Amino acid sequence: MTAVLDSPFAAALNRRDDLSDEDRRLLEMLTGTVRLYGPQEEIIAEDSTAAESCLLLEGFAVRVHLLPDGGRQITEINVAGDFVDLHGMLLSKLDHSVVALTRCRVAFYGHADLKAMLAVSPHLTRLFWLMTAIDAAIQRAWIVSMGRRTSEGRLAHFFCEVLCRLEAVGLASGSSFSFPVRQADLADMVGLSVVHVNRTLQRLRQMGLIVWDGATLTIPDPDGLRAAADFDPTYLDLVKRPR
Amino acid sequence: MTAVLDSPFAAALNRRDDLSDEDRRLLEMLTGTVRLYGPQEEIIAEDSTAAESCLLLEGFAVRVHLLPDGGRQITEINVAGDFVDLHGMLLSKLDHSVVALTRCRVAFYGHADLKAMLAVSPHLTRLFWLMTAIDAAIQRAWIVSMGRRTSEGRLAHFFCEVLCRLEAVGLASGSSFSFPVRQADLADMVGLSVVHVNRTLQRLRQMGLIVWDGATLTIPDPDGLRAAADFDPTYLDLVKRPR
DNA sequence: CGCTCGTTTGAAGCTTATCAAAGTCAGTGG
DNA sequence: CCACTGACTTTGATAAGCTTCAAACGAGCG
Repeated sequence: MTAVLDSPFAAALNRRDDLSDEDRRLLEMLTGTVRLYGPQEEIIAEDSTAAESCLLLEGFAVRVHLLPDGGRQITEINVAGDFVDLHGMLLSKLDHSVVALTRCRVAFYGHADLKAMLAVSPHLTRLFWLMTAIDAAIQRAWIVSMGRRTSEGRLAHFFCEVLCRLEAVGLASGSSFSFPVRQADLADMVGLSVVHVNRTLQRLRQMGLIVWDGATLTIPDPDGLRAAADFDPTYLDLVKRPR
Repeated sequence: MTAVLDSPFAAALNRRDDLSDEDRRLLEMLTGTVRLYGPQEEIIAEDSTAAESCLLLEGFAVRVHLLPDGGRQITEINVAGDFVDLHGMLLSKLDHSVVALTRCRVAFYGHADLKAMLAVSPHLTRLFWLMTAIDAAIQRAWIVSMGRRTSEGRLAHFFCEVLCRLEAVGLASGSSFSFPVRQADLADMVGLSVVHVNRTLQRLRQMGLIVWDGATLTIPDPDGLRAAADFDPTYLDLVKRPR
């Protein structure tokens, strides 16, 4: 009923390595609970020590860090197929909250169940670990963007990343995908003010690099955008090989 | 001879969870090679697909990302006890290089050996995985700094982080530690220009928050610096408990 | 001593933030 | 059908923060 194997997460794993019959059997036995969330709804509270981790089945969610002055920084965006807080199984306490950016469908799995499953499968363990390592690589790419890229570069790189991650789980149609997100949220992802994001988006539109009405994002010329963004998808490790 | 068990890495593990006799036995059997590096020397090349991962025994090293315009962004600093590129065991290709910031002593371990060791110990696996999860948490903290903190805040937070990480492996004497690093390197870590870092450092000195001659960094008033930095060490997960 | 590397200082200019207001659009109720 | 509302985008003006270029300064070294 919760069907990890049918989820885009299984697609993400399978994109990087073949799953053995034993792997599939173990994943099939894992059962969880599905919940729904609306935009801006909190999925996981900061400082939580929950006994379960959640897998995003549909929608976009973000990791949010609040600052004392009321500021907000988003440290990662999660797309369908992301095991959002898998690291919550290892860490004592989460240093951030997770918030739904759009309507989200989310499956929860108990840490005890996950640990039991992984304890008998070094291979699945490496694959799950790999997914958290890719998350870290994504975060490094964000650091590079925030530290050394122009506002255009940051947004362009971000859009390339999202497109690429959606393609990896088969959720982009052509170079276009559903992206019903506020500019204020974008601003908190790239570390700029809303006003500046607005102006930068206008420039990207003018250059013909993106088409976005606030609901669907289309990238007319992916190569052009990649060039403008200095985007190299290597860090997403989209290579199928034994691990 | 390479003695993982005597390294600050073992201290880092032990800081988070007790090591069983079996854990210790396994770690003891792991053998590697030690190499030395001077400042600015490359420890791991970008795009490398090395068959070994390295553990920093002494010194500071950084992950570096080069940009087409000649820019440079550092995405993480490693202190003694960090298993610098443990994630290299999982990823196909590293998206960054690792460079010695100071004189460094480094131990290398084969991926095959590491995998073999971890395959028989779910507990050690979780601990190694945990260390990469903490790395990711550190990166998130950097994203927050770069996105939403002032130049003072960024540097102050950075110094708090380094102090805290060194304390965690018992390498800070009081609130002071050896830190022979160039301002240009600092600039590439916090995403500012050298000139601006210079002026910001002067302000931090003026405020009595740091004392730094380029070789040894002293923090006269750790609480004051933490307050200025909005620093909360929770993300470093310095809690000892069964994992 | 002269050279190199790194820090410090100065000035000009660009990028980005902030504050404030106007414009757009979907939904709601009269 | 039209005013009204609330959420979001767009525009404008101004100020602050940061970068860049250029030069001076200081310490370590052959």
